[in-house]
This record gives sequence, structure tokens and C-alpha cells, in this order.
Amino acid sequence: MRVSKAQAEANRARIVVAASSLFRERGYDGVGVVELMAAAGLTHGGFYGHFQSKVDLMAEAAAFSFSQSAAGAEGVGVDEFFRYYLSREHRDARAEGCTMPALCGDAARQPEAIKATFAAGVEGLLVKLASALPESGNEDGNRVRARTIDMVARAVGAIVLSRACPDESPLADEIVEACRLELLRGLSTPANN
Amino acid sequence: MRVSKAQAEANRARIVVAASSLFRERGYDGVGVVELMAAAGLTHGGFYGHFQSKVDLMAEAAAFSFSQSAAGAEGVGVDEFFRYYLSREHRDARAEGCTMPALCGDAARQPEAIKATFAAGVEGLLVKLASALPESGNEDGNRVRARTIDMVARAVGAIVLSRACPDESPLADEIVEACRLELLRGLSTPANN
DNA sequence: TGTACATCAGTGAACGCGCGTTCACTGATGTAC
DNA sequence: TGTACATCAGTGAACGCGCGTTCACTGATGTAC
Repeated sequence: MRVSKAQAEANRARIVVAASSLFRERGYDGVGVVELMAAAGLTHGGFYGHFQSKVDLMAEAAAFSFSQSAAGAEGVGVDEFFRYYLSREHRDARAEGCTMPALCGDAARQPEAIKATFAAGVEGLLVKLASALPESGNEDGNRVRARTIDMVARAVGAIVLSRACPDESPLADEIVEACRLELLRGLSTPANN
Repeated sequence: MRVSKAQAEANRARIVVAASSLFRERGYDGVGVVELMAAAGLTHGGFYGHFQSKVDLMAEAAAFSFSQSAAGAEGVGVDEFFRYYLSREHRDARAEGCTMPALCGDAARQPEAIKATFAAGVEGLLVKLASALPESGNEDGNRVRARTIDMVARAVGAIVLSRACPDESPLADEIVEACRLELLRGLSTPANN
């Protein structure tokens, strides 16, 4: 059942796309190779023709979702970015949402290759946000960088904490809302201390 | 090989203590019942005499580590609390550190009983911190609560992101340090916006 | 352009392994007399 | 206080299951002539 080279490449791409969603939704240990391949319309035996190992796909899926997020955030203001990031919609959209709150906990226990992919994803987001931040005359680059890191940590932490609470619990909603308000407030009155 | 009632109770407690560390270090899926029991000096067969299921122990271990953290933070200033929380020591001490950055990602995919335990742990920390916060005349209770939630999210997010970076990478250290500085700065100049 | 054949993407059975859980058994504890 | 026996905490073999990975095979693709 050989398949054209173009078809094979498309199949491979479909595996990566499906994996990036399934992993975000259920974690690296929560999805097996059989299900990963089935989600791309294939059977599991062909997996090792495309990837060296499951860990290999984990890294590639993470890289894909980071680049996808970066593309999606193109031309979006910092304000707008966090307004969506810290929303109930984003919290509930695990499969399509940001990879960081979905998989950083898992990534921390994975091989260095995966952690390197995550670090690159974080760095990419930091650079993008820092450059999109409204200019503030009396701030040096270090301070802008520190504030950007802090904002990302707040946003990731809020989603992580909110998702760990029972579905529909008041605390889950309170967390994303409090963090959104506080973060946006800080954004409108930049570094005055 | 029956054992005295007191001994059995002590054994059970040792299982919970060992589990709370092992789960934090390697995640819920990363430690099996055999290893959990071995860490308490027992064999796996006796597990179901103490707990209904592995999930049961997961909830109990989380409750234990939250109450342990609460006891350890007794009488500690907010300032001092976050100074340690956002340190490389804490980031590297996964097995003994805060349960939130270690297991919230896993908890999000677990049954509601576990998520309820996490929500209770978060709520407990929020109450403790809010009451320990230095009084600020012109802030109402809602604002204090929101700022407390925001601080916890920042701290948890920073540890989560830092641990997802390769060990010894500059970014891993930069994240905890930037967040510590920003958070402490905000603490010393309370809500002026 | 048409034919003959080598290539190789995808299939599905099979591998060893560790998982959570069950259960018949052991033997010290705790109780009844 | 001492003896006889029921209780039950802990043991370790066994269960079915799903995991990541391998491999002999199939048959359409792509190539050589």
C-alpha cells in the first residue's frame, strides 16, 4: 500500500497536527501511538517510518504548536493577546490553547530535547511580546524584559491553577478574571515603581 | 504477618508521605503502586487494605502536602514566603516543594475529587496570604483578594516555566529571578494604581 | 509512451514490559475464657 | 496470668490490559529501459 511522496508528507504533517492537539488535551502519557496514528487516519505500524520515537514526535508537536501560536499572534497587540489568554474560553480550549499551561508540567519530566523546545517557545514569545510592548521612555531593556517574563508567568500560572480546579467552580473563574484585571491594569500604567 | 494497629497506622502514614514526594517529583503517571509501597518499606499487595484506589491516594497525598505547606508557612511573612518560593532552591526541590507547580498540570486531567483537593489547597493559601499581607488603607477586600491571586499565579507560573526549561539553562534562572524581583517590587509599593 | 521491476509507505500481528488491581495465603496481634 | 483461637495487616503470585516498539508482508508508486 505504498503512497505517493506528497501523500506521505501530508500524512506525516497530519500526525504532527493531531498530536499537538491530543497532547495538549490529555498530556504526553495520556495518548498512545495507536490513538495518535488513528487520529491521522492511519494505523500504528507506520509510525516509526515517520518518527524515531514517541519522544521525537512530542518535541516536533511542541515546536509546531509554538510556531502556530506565534503565527496566530502576528499583529496582535499585547493588550489583546492577554485579554484572550486570560479568558475562560482559552482556559477551556485545552486542545487548541497555548502549549505552556497545557504541557509545561509534563515537559519538566521529559528529556532535555523536549525542554529545549519549550525554552525556545518561551523565548520566542518573550521576544515577540517585548517588541510589541508600548514604548516607555524611562525603562531600560532589562526592565522591559523582566516585566515581560513576569506577565507571561502570571498568565501561564493563572491558566494552570484555574484548570486544576473543578470544572465550573467559582475559584476557577475567579483566578482567570483576577489575573486578567491585574495584568491589564499593570499594562495601562507602565512601570512606575 | 499481622502487625499492631499502631504499626499499621504508621505504615499508612508513611505511604502517604512517600507518595506526596514521589508524585511531586515524577507526576501521577510516573510512579506506580509497587514503587509507592516499596518507598514505605512494604510490598504492593497490601495497598488496597489502606486505600480504595491509586486515585484515592493521589487525593490524600495532595491534601497532606497542602497541609504540610500551610504548617511550614506558619508565621512567615509574605515577603519571605515569595522570596523562597521564587528561588532556584525551590525550583530544584521538586519532591519537597510546593505541590501546585509540581502537579497542577496533572491534576487538570484527573477526576473531580482530586481537583477539589487542589482548589481547597489554593483557597487555603490565598486566605493565609491575604491575611498576612500588610494593611493598605485605601484597598478594599476584593482588591486584596485579586492581588493575592495574581501573586500566587505569578509564582506558580514562574516555577512551572522555569522547570520546563533545560536544567542549568540561563532562561530557567532568568525566569525565577525576574519574577521574584517584579513580585517583591510590587509588594513594597502596594496597589497604587 | 509502454512495460518490468525495485522501492518503500502503510498494515496488522506480535514482542516484552509495567501498569492497577485481586486473591489465597501467612503468621503475629488481639480477644475470650 | 495463661491458653486457644479468631482476626486481619502484610505477602507475593497472578489477572487482564495497554503501552512503545519491531517486523514480515502488501501493493501502489516511481524508475529504468
